[in-house]
Amino acid sequence: MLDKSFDPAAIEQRWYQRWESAGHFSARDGETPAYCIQLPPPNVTGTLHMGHAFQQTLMDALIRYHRMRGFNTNWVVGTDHAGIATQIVVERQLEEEGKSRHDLGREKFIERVWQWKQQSGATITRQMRRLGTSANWTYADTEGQKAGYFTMDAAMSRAVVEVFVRLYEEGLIYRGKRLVNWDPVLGTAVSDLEVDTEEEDGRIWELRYPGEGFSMVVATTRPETMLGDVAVAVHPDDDRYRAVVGKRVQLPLTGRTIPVIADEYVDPAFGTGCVKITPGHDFNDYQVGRRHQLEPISMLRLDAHVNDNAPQKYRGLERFEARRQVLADLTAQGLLVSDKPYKLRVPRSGRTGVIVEPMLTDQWFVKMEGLAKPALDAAASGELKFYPEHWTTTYRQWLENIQDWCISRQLWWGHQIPAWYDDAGNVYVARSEEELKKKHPGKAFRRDPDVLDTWFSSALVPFSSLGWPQKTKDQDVFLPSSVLVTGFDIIFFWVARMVMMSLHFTGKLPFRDVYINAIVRDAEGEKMSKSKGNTLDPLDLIDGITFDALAKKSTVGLLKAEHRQKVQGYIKAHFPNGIPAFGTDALRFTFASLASFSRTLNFDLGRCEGYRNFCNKLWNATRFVLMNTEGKDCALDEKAPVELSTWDRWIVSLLQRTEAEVEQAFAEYRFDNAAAAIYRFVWDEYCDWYLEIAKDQLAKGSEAVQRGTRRTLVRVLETSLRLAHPIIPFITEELWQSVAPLAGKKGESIMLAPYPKSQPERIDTAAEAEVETAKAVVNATRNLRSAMKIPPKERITLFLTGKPSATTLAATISLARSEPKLVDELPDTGSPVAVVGAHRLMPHIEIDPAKERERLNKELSRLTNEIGKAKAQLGNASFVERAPAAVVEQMRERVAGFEATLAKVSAQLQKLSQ
RNA sequence: GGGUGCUUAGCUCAGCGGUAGAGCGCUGCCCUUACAAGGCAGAUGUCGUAGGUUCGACCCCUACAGCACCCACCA
Repeated sequence: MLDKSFDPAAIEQRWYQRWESAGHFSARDGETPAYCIQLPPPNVTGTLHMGHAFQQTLMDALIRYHRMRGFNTNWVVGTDHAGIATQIVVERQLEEEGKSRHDLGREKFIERVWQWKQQSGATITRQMRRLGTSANWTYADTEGQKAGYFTMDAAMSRAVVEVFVRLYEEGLIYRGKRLVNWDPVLGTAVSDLEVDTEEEDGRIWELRYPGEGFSMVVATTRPETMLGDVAVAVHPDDDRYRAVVGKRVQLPLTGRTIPVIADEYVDPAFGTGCVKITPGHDFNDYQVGRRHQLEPISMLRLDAHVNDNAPQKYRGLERFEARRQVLADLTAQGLLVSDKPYKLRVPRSGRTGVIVEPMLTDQWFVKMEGLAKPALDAAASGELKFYPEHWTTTYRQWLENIQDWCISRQLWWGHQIPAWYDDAGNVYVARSEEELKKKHPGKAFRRDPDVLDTWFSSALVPFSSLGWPQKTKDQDVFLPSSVLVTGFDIIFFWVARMVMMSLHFTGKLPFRDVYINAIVRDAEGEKMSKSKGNTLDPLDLIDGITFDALAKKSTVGLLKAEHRQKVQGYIKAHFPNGIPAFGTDALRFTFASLASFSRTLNFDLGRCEGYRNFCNKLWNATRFVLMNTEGKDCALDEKAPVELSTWDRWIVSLLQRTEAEVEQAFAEYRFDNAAAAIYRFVWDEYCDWYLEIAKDQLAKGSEAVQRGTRRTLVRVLETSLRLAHPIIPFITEELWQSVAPLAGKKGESIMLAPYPKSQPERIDTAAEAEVETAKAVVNATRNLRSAMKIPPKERITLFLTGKPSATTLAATISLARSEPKLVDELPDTGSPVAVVGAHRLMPHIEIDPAKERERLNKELSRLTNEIGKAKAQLGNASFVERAPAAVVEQMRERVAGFEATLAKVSAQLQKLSQ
């Protein structure tokens, strides 16, 4: 006997362990078609947030769905070493001990990071298991931790080196001194994508550079960089400055003179039309400098302090300190023309938030243009498909304007670049130092200290996880994978680069479909952020959390008192009683229900509660079915006589329709539609109607009818459980274990049972129509009862015209608590009347004629209104002429139906008035 | 500057060239042995604005407004 209400905590852990230890998550060799998903590998240092939970719910639903449909499913998972992010975490730990990574040295530091990785890496995979993810944990699991691959393990690293070497040999990787975005705090280059430019309030200054008999006024938001100026530029067509182009001006504070040059880049309408040119610290100026063969001057050290290229006075000053000094000195010399507030775009490092400095440094780059072309073609030809489709535009536009990718990072944690230098500074790229020494015996080499951008190894995951560069059978079977489920924020970082790398090295796409999932926001549509306190931990939704614990947890690590206060306020307002335990299934169903093609997903606790209730409904429906079928004859013996009522055939018919809806929804990645179809079928039809009528059939039916009812009860329920399993795996498994045997199904686990397939031949339109009428009569009766304030328990006599079917009668008796009396004409009393198709019904009850007239008049005016609208359309000659015949016919039937009802209603009204 | 998405019930969102929908919330009545995490009944909308196409527009087209996001080198 099941408990009265379902308790997720009691079942979830148990089932997950059984599934995993039984090996149900592994791929199955065989003839079946393959279905493969590559998990976006989470960072080792991270914890599961709502975005992960959402994504993984969708992936797991897809995997379970296809596994049940007989596909050879392989959900390849792993974790990412997340270079910068992880290094920062460990550096912060050291900081607390009063140390820096330099105190440890590179080797010891990396050891320390590995230690940290071992202990924290398991966190996210443990959380994933709580979500029920049926991932192939032991696949590509070189470390034996049942956590899939790790992007820095030996197998994955081999692929990274191989790709680097091959790209180098093909001339697609080069090293060079370029202006790159530099994070002065981390002391590393970062890629364009890792820089966020935000509009901020700043100032703009105008500086005067004196020349012989003239002077130039330039505008700048970064006056300190004037120490690195190499020219002043004007537009070639600007008449104001035509005469001075080619002359030189004094660069204040430096004792240098710089030329006035003409370049199209300058907008003569902006400011004075003169631009200072600082090729060492500005990307535009860098281009201008190249065009005019002007040598860039770096005036900052890598830590963003002024270097020795500047006058003595400024050396060693931090960049903003230098700014103040420069401005003060210019003011003193009368060369500061103006100083105004100004909105400017400030480039900040995505990791540290510090202002990024364009810095001239030696870096490694990948030439992207040639790689991008095939990636563009794949999307254009439709071989690679985005869902929702509009993301193709984003993908395409980025690839069309792609820049070379700076892949070197001046960090310690990551794949060290497989490049060496000899004493003369020549570069050698090789698979290993041994290989290099064999080729060049006796030579001494020094390895390049830089590591690769994390995304370099991520880009290879679709094939490196399958064993590349070795030839493996899995690459034939699982590449391309079926679908990538990921967020739009990494279309450039990851999706596009995987496509390019896969096509280049394997000739295959990494995946056929890309499903871009919505971004999870809070219920009001606000971005989730720690400082607002509106983040949710998926595990808190699953296990529940008290107000106190939540408040404490949300403020830990918040340094500012104002933030703490804000967070406390938010939690008090939104979670005054903490969060109840909804369980994994409810959370998953919520995610699925909210997964439409919209760009954001506003996570609403109310919805989650509603779907928890749905789980409870399913639980209790099963409880009811078991109570009525266990130990009883459910017609497992096919020879026993079985009689199926219209209601029985109807629910089976609807089940076929639901199965078809769900199949289509999965095919279109419309998880919301799949969830809604299941919800409606289980709750609105099976529970609200079929179970209720089944009670009647079990109480009053013949032996054959009872047997048919029990058979229908268990079979439809058993099928519904399988239908819902991909979304709510735990509760369906738990219930299925009891229900399946009654339905004659055997199997170790529901997750291995076949997925329900719609059988169109079992759609019974006649039964559906008959039940529609029965429902309408019941609804109308209930409506009258309620309007007339008849106590719910009171049985009433109900006069019915139009020879109702047995289906209708049974429903009226049991679901509307009525004793139908079949008549040709309703008796001549003042009782209220409702009209349903061919039937008129009238509860036998004394009423207030005035109130009843009011009710009938309301109905009359509604009908008149509808008839008016419909007739107006039919009166339109061009409608009748040009609209499809079926539509016109439908409209005529509509009018006829309304008019018949109207006639009956007004007759009744007339009677009342006598 | 270029691009994308959104605007439908109090809230969060589906939707479709032919009768405006769901969940939550709200109102009323019910603890009826599957389920009060429930049952039954009910109220609520100039479908952002203005044009156009069409027999017919919430839906298609154009413009505009508001909101959100992405990309981009204006000092």
